[in-house]
Amino acid sequence: MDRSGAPYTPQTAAADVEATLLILEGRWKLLILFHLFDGSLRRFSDLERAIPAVSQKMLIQQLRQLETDGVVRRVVHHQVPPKVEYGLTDWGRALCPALDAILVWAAKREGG
Amino acid sequence: MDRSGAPYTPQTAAADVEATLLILEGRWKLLILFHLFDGSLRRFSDLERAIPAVSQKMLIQQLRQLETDGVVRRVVHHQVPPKVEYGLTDWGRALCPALDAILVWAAKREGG
DNA sequence: CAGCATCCGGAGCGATACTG
DNA sequence: CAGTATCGCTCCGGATGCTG
Repeated sequence: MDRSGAPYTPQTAAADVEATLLILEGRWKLLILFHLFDGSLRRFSDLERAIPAVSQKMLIQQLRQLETDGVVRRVVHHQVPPKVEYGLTDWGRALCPALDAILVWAAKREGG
Repeated sequence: MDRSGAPYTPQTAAADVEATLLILEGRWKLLILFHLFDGSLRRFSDLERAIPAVSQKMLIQQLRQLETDGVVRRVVHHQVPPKVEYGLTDWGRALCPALDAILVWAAKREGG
């Protein structure tokens, strides 16, 4: 996103937010991010088990998009059987406060 | 969500998060919430203009769902021509820290 | 102005089978 | 284990027109 020296207006701000939301958008992305929240590396099959409702196809698709968008990194261990782990990038880790805030909000549902 | 005295386990936590994310899920919901972020009341046509890419149908649908889920409140002014305003509920306002955190994150994209 | 009803094309997604 | 490929259907969501 080349904003080189352009003035910061509510319009550009809105466009940025919109672009950013596109990254988070997707039926499973936030859920996936919550499982990587603690900074740990998780295997593909781990995530599959952690989110039973997601299909293999969707899981890999959403992971790929998150990877392309620079939120998630993919660590391939060249061995048999194959082992691939997923974790947050530095920028992805910067999302933690936001995820945490959502967590706090979720907790307020029952508590009132 | 009836969690009356049930033990708080990672599983129930995950379920809660999942349920909460369902509320935020939807192509336009977060965007709508950002426009109500400052606590102001916005008319239907205001939101339409603020989010040009959303169709009338989608806008009303997402607003209804947010209303049903208790995040947004609908204020009807009985007059002609009709006037309906939308704003955050108390619980919706509790989302602000999370929205703010996302805003901060979005700002980090260009800054590096 | 605010919102509902209807039509309809295409994206999204699950299920299944197959590969390295 | 970690994917890819293909099929088939659901339903999302845009366009249009109508109502109070």
